[in-house]
Amino acid sequence: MNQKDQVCQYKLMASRDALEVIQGKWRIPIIIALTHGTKRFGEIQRDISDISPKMLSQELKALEMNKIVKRTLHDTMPVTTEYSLTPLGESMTNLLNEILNWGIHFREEVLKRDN
Amino acid sequence: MNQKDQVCQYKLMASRDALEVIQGKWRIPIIIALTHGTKRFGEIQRDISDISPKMLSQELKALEMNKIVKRTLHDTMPVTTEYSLTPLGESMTNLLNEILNWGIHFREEVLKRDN
DNA sequence: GTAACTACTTACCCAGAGGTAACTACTATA
DNA sequence: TATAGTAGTTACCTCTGGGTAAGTAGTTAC
Repeated sequence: MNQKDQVCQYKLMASRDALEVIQGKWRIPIIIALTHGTKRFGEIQRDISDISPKMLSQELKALEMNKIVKRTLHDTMPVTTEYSLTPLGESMTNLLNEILNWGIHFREEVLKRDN
Repeated sequence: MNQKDQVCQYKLMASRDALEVIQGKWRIPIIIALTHGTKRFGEIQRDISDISPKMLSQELKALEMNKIVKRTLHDTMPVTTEYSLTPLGESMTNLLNEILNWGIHFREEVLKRDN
């Protein structure tokens, strides 16, 4: 295996680590919603209008386990729950921006072609 | 809907466009393999050692349809096929780099925590 | 008392993502 | 003649991501 191949293997490994965390239909949208500040369950659900409570609950738990999202219970009446990004979650800012930029670029390219 | 919400909705839309293209276990790895230059079917399969020919064939077709990858047939004996990135595929460089950077960062954070 | 809002959980179902194995068709080499 | 390498295709199976619908438990407002 030459050096170029080794670099490629290293990159493939790193991409798998990242993909494991961001894989799925809802995780990136949830993280994006939380970059706009701390939010409650219902607020995220309203932002991402077509997510079901089941999926939101499930994906928030997974993100919490990966230390991307922090869940805070407030001892108010009634009890409220707040979700926010951890420092690790906030470290995804550049990644999220590139996803957005490329998404916009891709849409423009597709429209150009179709007209 | 206030301005902050509108920005959030726009971002969510853009992320969905991008996610539709990069979703799945194999697409990002395939694109990464091709950033190291034009490759043949068997070469990609050797780089990504645990992909089956079925999945590689299927995902290459999808990427070709989205104009991320170009397929070139060479009229040699025997016939060889080469895959390379299109300009649109090459425009993913920044996105791929951020995925890699964050993947490395994430792995470091996880290791820190586990020790 | 009843409706509505908070934040979920549980049960059930299905399409499709992905895996495995075998097969095709052609060429080159021993 | 047979084995190996080129580039896939096809059939079949399994598992799980995600959807739907309904239920839970507490509080507040009418």
